Amino acid sequence: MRGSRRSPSAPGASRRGLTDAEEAASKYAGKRRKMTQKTAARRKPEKSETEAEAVRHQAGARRRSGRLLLQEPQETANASSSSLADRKDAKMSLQRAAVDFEQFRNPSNGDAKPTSPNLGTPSRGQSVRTLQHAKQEASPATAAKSLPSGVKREVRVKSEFAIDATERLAKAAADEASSAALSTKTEVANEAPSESKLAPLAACAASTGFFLSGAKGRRKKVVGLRAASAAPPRAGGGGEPGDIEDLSPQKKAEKTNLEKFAALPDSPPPPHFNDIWTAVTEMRAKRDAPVDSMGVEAMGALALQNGGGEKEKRFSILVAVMLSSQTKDEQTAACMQRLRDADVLSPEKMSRLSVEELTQLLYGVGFHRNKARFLKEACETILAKHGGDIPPTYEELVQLRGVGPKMANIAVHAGWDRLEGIAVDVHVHRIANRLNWVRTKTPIETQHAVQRFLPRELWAEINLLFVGFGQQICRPVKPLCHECKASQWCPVGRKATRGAKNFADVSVRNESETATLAADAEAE
DNA sequence: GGTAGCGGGTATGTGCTCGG
DNA sequence: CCGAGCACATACCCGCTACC
Repeated sequence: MRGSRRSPSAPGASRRGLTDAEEAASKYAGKRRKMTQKTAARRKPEKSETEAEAVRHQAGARRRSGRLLLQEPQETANASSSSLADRKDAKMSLQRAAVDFEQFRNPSNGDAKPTSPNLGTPSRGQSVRTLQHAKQEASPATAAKSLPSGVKREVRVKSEFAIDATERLAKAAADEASSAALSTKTEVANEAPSESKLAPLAACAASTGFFLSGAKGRRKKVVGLRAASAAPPRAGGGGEPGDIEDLSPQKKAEKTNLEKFAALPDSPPPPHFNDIWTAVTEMRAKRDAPVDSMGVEAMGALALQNGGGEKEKRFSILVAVMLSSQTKDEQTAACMQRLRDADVLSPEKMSRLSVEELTQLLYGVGFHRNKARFLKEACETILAKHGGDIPPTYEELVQLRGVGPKMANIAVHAGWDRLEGIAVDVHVHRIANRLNWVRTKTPIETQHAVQRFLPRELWAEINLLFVGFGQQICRPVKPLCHECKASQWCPVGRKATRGAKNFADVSVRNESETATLAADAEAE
C-alpha cells in the first residue's frame, strides 16, 4: 500500500512493462495525490469550527453515498485495466504480505506456518486477522514474491513492526520481575532492555488478557482524548497499570509508543561499526560543538549551579528540550537565560504567566507561540498531576503536548538519569541513514533500528556524540567528508573523498558501495 | 532581495478495514 | 450497512540560513 506511493509513476509516464499490481498501485497513488491536492485547496481558507465540522459531515456523506464518484475521469477511462476491485485486491495482498514478513524473513521459525498464532488477540503493529484471512494466505514467501518489485522494500520496512504477540507474551511471562516492575517503572529503567521494554506489555496482557494494539478495525472504544488517557504517575503509585483506557492508543500515543518495537530481535552491528564509533568519538573529543555547551544537559547543570535543586534542574531540562526543537542551541540558551532573568523557571511561576507574556519571553525560538501554549499547559499538568516535578517516564512525558519521542527520551535520561531509549533527533537520524546503518523514514524508526544493534552501554552517548558530529562535520548540506575520520567506511564519504565535485554528487546513497562495505566486513 | 528548505509536532482529511 | 478506528499524506507553525 504505502509502497505504491513510491512506485516510479511520474504523471504521464509510460505504463508499459508494469505488472497489473504495479499499475493498480501507481494509479492508486495518483488518485491519492490528486485527492490530497483537493484537500489542500479546501484547507487553504481558515474555517470556523462549525464550517470544519460541516466539511467533515459532508465528507462522511460522500463516503456513504459511493466512493466510485471520487474517481478521476482518467482513471475511469482506464477502468478496464485497473478496476477498483483490482486495486483492493492488490492492496490487501500487500498488507497480508507485510504482516507475515517476519516469517518470510525467518522461514525456519515456526516451520513456515503463515497463520497467526493468536487470532483474536491482536497485537501492536499487527492487523486483525480472521480465520478467513489465515486460510486465504499462501506461504509468506509466495506472498512476498508476488509483490511488485517496487514495493518489496516497503514490505521490508513494514515488517519491522510486525510483531508476534505470542512471542512477546512468552518472553514477558518468562521474566518474572517484569510485571512487578511495572508499578515502579523507575526501578526497572536501568536494568536489562528486555525487561523495561516488556514490562508495559506484560502488565497490559495480565490485566486485559490481550495486547491493546495498533490493530486495524473496530476495537474497544477509547474513552476521552489526551486528558482521559494521560497515564497516572506510576512511580507515585497512582492509577491502575494496564488499564485499557489508560493505554488506549490515541493518535500521538500510537506515534510514540514503544511497544510495537518491543520484541524486535537484536541485529548484528553494521560493517565497521567499531571503527566508525571510535573515529566519531575521536572527532568529538574536544566537545566543542554548540550542543556541548548549550544543549539540554548544560541547561540542567546551569540550574544546579544557580542554586536550584534536582527539581529545578529537571524543570529546566524539560523547558530547554521543549524549546530546542527547530531552534539552534544558541537561541535556546539565550531564551533560557531570559527565563532565568525573569525568574520564571519553575512550574508555579511559569503557570502564572499568561500565554502572551510567555510568548514574548520565548520570542526568538522557533514556533514560540505554540511553545508558549504548550509550556503553560505542561506547567499546569505538572502541578496538577505530578506534584510540581516533571513526569518520570517516557509514556507520561509524551503525553505532554509539544513533547515527542526524542524530547521524552532526553528528558528521562537527563532529568531522571534513566535510559528508556536512545534520543534520535535529525542528526542521529540523518547520520545513521547516511552511514547505511539503517534505512528508515522517521526518527522513531531509526531509534528502534539502532537500538537493535547498539550496545546498551552506548545508548546514553549516541545523541550527544552524533548531534555534535552532525553540527560540525556530518552536516545536512555539504558534509565535511574530507575532515571526517570515518569517511573511509561511509558510502557518502568514500565517494566524496574520491573526487566528487559537490555533495549533490554523493547525496544519493549508493547501493553498490554498501554491498562493497558489507563484503569487506565479511571478508574480515 | 527573494526564495527554498530545514526542523518537530499537531491537526486534519481521506480511503480503507473490520466488527456489530 | 454503518460507524469506529487505522494508515497515511500533508498543511501549518516560525525563524533561520544557504543559495540564486
